[in-house]
Amino acid sequence: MILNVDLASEVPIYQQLRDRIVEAIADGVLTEGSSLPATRSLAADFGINFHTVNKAYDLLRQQGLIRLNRKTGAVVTPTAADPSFHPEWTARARTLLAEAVAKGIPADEILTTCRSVLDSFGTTLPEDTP
Amino acid sequence: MILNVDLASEVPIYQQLRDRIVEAIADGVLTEGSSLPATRSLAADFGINFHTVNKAYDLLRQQGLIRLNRKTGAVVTPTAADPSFHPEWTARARTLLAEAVAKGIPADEILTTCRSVLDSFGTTLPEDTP
DNA sequence: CTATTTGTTCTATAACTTGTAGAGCAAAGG
DNA sequence: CCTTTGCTCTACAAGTTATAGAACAAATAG
Repeated sequence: MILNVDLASEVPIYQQLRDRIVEAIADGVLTEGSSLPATRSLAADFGINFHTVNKAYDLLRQQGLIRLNRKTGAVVTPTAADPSFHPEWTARARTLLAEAVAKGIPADEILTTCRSVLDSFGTTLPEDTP
Repeated sequence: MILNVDLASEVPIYQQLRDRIVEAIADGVLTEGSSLPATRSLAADFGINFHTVNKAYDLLRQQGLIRLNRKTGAVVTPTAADPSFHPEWTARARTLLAEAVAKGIPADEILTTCRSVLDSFGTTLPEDTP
């Protein structure tokens, strides 16, 4: 699994890690039961501190996307219904969509972009999970 | 204009202000030429520091959504084409959409939500601009 | 012209966040 | 038993957030 993280970005590293892993799950690169690298080894790969990876994994756990076990490591969980997710997500989507509208992008073009992004998910074959 | 800002939120106040103003522009509550409140008076309304409002206005100016003039104050600018906006926005949309997909929301439901949010914009009549 | 309103810029400070660092504990598995 | 792994603790430097006050600069209103 290749995670595209920019150490020089203004976006916090732990946030980028979280985002890339969420996208990998949406993409189908990571599926239910897939193991994520151990915090220390992923940290070593990027040349960052393992506490930073820990923080990203902790966010994903809080969001219910992965489960963390000692020895077994981080594992992608089956998707569970979460009633509080939809309204909270919609509020964030509203802000993002408003930004595009305010910049003068036509609503149908915005929707088309969303559709093509959604279509791009799941087209990637899952990697072998060791 | 009523801006819903939560001082106790973990989201920075200047960010919330920016978000609410962007949404007001998308909504049509603020249109080209609309004046925003003066930094000091808006700060007084919320009981916050005027530097915080200043930061929000500065973000909006950087994004090309408002123009700041001495004496005249902050004014909503006509929307101008911005070639760097679309790809940058799409990247952020990708992360947000991935989150919904990873949480198991079906793609068509996500699109429907986006469509209804977009439809909700522009249905509000512009306020009088004094 | 003068006075006022408004954005702009400067310094300063306290609290919180980010990322690094190291030590050590705790449990699951081979 | 022992290794691997998550987890927790303390600590530190650098940056961000929000507050605070002072003063400058330009444009408008009277």
